[in-house]
Amino acid sequence: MRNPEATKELIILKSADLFNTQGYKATSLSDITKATGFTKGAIYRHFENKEDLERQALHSLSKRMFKEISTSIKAATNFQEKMEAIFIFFEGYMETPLYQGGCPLLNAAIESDDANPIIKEQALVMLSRLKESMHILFQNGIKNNQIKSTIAIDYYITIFIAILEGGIMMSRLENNKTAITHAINHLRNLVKEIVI
Amino acid sequence: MRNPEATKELIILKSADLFNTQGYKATSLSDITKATGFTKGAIYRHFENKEDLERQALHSLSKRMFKEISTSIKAATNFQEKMEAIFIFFEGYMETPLYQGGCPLLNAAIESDDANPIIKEQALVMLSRLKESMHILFQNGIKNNQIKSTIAIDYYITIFIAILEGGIMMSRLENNKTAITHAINHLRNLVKEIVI
DNA sequence: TATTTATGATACCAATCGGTATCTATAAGG
DNA sequence: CCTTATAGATACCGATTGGTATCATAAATA
Repeated sequence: MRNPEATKELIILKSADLFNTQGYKATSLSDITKATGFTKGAIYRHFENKEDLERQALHSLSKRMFKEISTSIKAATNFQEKMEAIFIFFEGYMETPLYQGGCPLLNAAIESDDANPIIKEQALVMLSRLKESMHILFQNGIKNNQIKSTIAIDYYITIFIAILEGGIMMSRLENNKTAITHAINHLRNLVKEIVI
Repeated sequence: MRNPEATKELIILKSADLFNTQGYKATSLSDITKATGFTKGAIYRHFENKEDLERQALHSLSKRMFKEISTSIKAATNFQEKMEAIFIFFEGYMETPLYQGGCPLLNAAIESDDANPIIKEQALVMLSRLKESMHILFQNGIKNNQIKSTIAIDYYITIFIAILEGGIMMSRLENNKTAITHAINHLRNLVKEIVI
C-alpha cells in the first residue's frame, strides 16, 4: 500500500494548511507528523529540511490559488466578468475548502522579514504574478474596447489588490463576510466607472 | 543605577519591536534577552510568562499607535484635514521610528488563529477602536456640514481601513512607498467625493 | 521465489524552548 | 551604618525543537 508520491503530496497539502493557518516558523515538525500521520523519517525522505518543506508548501498554495483564479477568469468572456471572477474568488476565502488559513500571499507577506528571505521572495513572486494577471486583464479590456483606454493601469491594480487583501484580513479577523463584501462592492463600483 | 520601571518599559519596547517584526510565537525569550541586555530573571520578575509579555507588548504598540493617530487628528480642524492626518500616519509606516515591523493591527490580525486567542482578542479590540475613531470623524463631519449626510458610514470605514492595511502590506513587501501612496491617493479621491 | 531497492518507522542527538529556584547585589528605610 | 526588601543574574529543569543514523518492511526486480 505504499505510494511515495501520494505521501509527499499529502505532507505538502497538510503542512501547507498548517503553515497558512499558524505561520511558517510557528508550525513545528511534530505538528506536521500529527496532521499527516507520517513520521519524521517519511518527511525527511521527501524534503531536505523544514525550510524546503515550507518552500514547497507555499509553492503548492500559490499554484492552487493561481490555478483557481486562472480557471475562473478564463471562463468569463469580458473584462467586467473576469474581474467579477476575481472578486468571487476572494469572497470565497471565508468558506473555500481550497486551503485553510486565508490568502497565502497575505499570510506570507506578513510573516516575511529579513530573517525569512525564502518566504519573502515567494510572497513577492506571488504579488508580481497577481499584478501581471490583472495587467493582462486591463490591457485586453482596453484592446477590446471594454474599458476606458485612459486609466492608469498600475494604479488601479494596486488599489484592487490592496482592498481585496485588506478586506480579507478584516473579514477573517471579525469572522464574518461584511468587510470583504463591502470591499468587493466598492471594487464593483470602480469597475463600473471604467467600463465603456 | 537600578530602575525597575525603566527596565520593564525597555523590555516591553524591545520585545514589542521583535513581536511586531518576527511574530509573537516566532520570537523567543532568548531573542528578547539579546535585544534588551537583561536576563530571564529580570523578565520573569516583571511578567508572569511569555504570554503576559506578548499581551503587554501588543498593548503598548496599540497605545502608541492610537496616541499618535489621536494627536494628529486633534491637531486638524475639519473632516478632510483629519482624514489627511490618518493618511499621513499610515504613509509613515514605511519610515516611522514609532515602532518597527509595520502596522500592529495587521500583524496581530494575521497571526491570529484559534490557537492564539489573546492576540486575536487584542487585534479585534484594535480594529474596533480604529473603526470607532473613524466613526466619530464621519459623524462630526456630518454634524458640521463638512461631508454629505447620506453616506453609509460603516461601508466607508471598512473601505478606508481595508485599503490602508492592504496598501501597507504591499508597500512593506515591495519595500517601497508606491502601493501605500496609490492607496492613499485613491482615498483622497473618495474623500473629495463626499466633502461638501 | 530470492534478492535488491527504496519507503517510512524508530531511536537517538545537541540545541533551544519556556519556566523556576536560588543567589548576589543594589538601593531604600530605619 | 546596618538591616531589609527587591531587582536582576545564574544555574538549572523537563519538554520540545530541527535533524540524523539506523532499521524494518514493503514493493519491485531478477
